[in-house]
Amino acid sequence: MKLSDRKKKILQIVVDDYISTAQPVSSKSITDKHMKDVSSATVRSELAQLEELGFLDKQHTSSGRVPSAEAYKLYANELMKKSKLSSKELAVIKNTFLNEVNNLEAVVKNTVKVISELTDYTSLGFAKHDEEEKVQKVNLFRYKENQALLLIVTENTLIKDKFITIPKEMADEQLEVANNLVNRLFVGKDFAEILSYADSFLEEFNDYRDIFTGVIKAIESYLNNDNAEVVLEGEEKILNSPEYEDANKIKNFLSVVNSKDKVASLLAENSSNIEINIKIGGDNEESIKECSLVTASYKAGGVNLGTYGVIGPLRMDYKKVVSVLESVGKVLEDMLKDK
Amino acid sequence: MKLSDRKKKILQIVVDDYISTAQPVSSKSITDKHMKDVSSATVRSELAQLEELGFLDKQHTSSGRVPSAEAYKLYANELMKKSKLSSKELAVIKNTFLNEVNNLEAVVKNTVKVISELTDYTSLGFAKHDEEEKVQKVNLFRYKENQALLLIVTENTLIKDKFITIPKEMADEQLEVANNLVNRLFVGKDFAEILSYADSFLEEFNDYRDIFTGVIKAIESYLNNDNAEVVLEGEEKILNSPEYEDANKIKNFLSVVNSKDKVASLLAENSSNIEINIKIGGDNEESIKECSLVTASYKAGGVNLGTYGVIGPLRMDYKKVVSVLESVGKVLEDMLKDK
DNA sequence: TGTTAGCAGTTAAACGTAAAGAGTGCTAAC
DNA sequence: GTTAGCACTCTTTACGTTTAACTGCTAACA
Repeated sequence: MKLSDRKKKILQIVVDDYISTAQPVSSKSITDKHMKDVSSATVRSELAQLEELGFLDKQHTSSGRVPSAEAYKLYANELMKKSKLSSKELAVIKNTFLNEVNNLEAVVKNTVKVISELTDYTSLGFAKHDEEEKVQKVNLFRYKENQALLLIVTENTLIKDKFITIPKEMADEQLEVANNLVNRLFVGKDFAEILSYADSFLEEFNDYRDIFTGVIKAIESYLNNDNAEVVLEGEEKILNSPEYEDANKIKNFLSVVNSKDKVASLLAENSSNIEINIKIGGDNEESIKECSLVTASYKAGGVNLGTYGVIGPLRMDYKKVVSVLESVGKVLEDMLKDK
Repeated sequence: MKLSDRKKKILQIVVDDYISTAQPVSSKSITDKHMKDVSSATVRSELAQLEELGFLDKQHTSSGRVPSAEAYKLYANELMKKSKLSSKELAVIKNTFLNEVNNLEAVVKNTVKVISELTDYTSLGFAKHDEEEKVQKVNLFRYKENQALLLIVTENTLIKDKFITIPKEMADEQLEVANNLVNRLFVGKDFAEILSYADSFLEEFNDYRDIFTGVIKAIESYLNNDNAEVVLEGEEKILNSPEYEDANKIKNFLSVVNSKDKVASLLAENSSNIEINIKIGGDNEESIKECSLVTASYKAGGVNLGTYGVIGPLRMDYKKVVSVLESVGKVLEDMLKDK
């Protein structure tokens, strides 16, 4: 069933009002503040129908209305009017990225920070590792008797956290030979290609089996986001929402948000080409069924800058959050274009 | 004034009881459960004196007694009877360190994790960077046109997160010459020595000024713990304490605990040779005046393994926490002795 | 002199009741 | 289709009462 314009307007008013006050919205407050042309009785009957349709709930027979998850969805997709950020807020974003746009880790951290600052919600971010990066250089560097540090340089990334196990008896010269071999084979290929050839490398260069296995495992673990830099900011801000007064709810929220794996999978799941991704309540997986998650994936100059999001109560200020995420994306793009 | 044995016993009972129940302790419950030989009236007069002495408080005229910060201090230093961990708990600790005792980062993470698991409090840890480590190898590795990745190997650590800026026009060969020079000068010296010679290096090898400056800055920043791995586990566990029901208190706690700098300074401040360090309430700095912090610094085989701690309410189970911290220290020491 | 029984006094917590206030839904009239 | 008006529901607040858990004090006792 299609909603009449008036129903849409009323629904929008209810959601807006509830988002800003956290109080059930009454028919009288609607007519007083936003619809002086009709009486509260009229609005009342509209509200009853909207409730019938599943967009509104009541807490008890004589209470005002509260939006349902469905209402938030409609609101976020259709009803809300995006607001523009103030020039002050835009300046905050720009200042955030004045330095260090070359360092992806720093970009992730700063992005998450500024999003949390401007929205006043808990924010998350991580840079998903991309299998299309072409290898520019590989360096194996003896660290301990039977351990080497592996460095892989691509255009946008430096993998520098992987250790691989090598045979004790392998001489430094041999390691260098292996290193040269790996370079000869890997440089110019992207990670996906390398993995697809993995088996044939292992077969052909059986002498350096340990090395190849090590490097390939390292790439796999990298692509698997095993040590992906997951960044979190303002987890305590969930306490600004009156709906989070229950210790168990807070604990659950903090547990989820502090689990690196969980956050990484939440963000990875929502990293798409669609600009802004809004998941409300039950759209999310079990552990954050009572939350909304708004995410955006940023790219600039072909470089994947990562996926970022805001997590908070259903009663989230979607307008604000979407505006902030959009603006941050634009600023980032502009910054990196100039480079 | 010295406390009589009976006063000490009563104080100990009050603290023990309050720690386990979070309820004010009455004279009757003391005689019923722990002192059947005297009447509640007797205990009552003792309690009144302990209150007079500043060890106990009342919430209102007719309420039971609650320990003051002073009482906790006396309790932790003198009165409490340390408990032994169960063999199950010891096994948990041992299992934690079965693998990866070679990797300091992993040790820090696992240590913090097991402490939080066994105590059920929020736990913190970090490995303070030590200026007495002798350099074994330095590697400069060209990363970008004007950037090199610096690797410094010492016996116990690998510094691998420092980038230094180099002149664009510097050829790879020159970088290698510089690298060899740095090795010749630095290998075998510890960080403190290197820093003390810094000025003379800069003067003598003016051609490689950029490189020397970069390396020295990197060492300074390393010793300064700029990027020290601060690890946190179970921040949500503070919510298990009924005294943390107020949203503002929780927010404040989370803000402190999630600030890397703050945690690092708290732990650095408490890293001493004393085995276990207990700071209660007002002993701590302003922002955690309402918390207690119990820390321990671990060493094994001459290697500094870092400082670890538990942060929680004044009404903390000091017995348990101290036992866990001690046991973890012992297990770590044993593990690393065998290596 | 230390200990104790007993009792008066205090307070929080629990309970019931009443009244006020904010809503809704329904109906009859426009 | 809209509205005024009213009955009804439910929450919130307030208030008085009771109960139970304590303490502090006092007078008697060993």
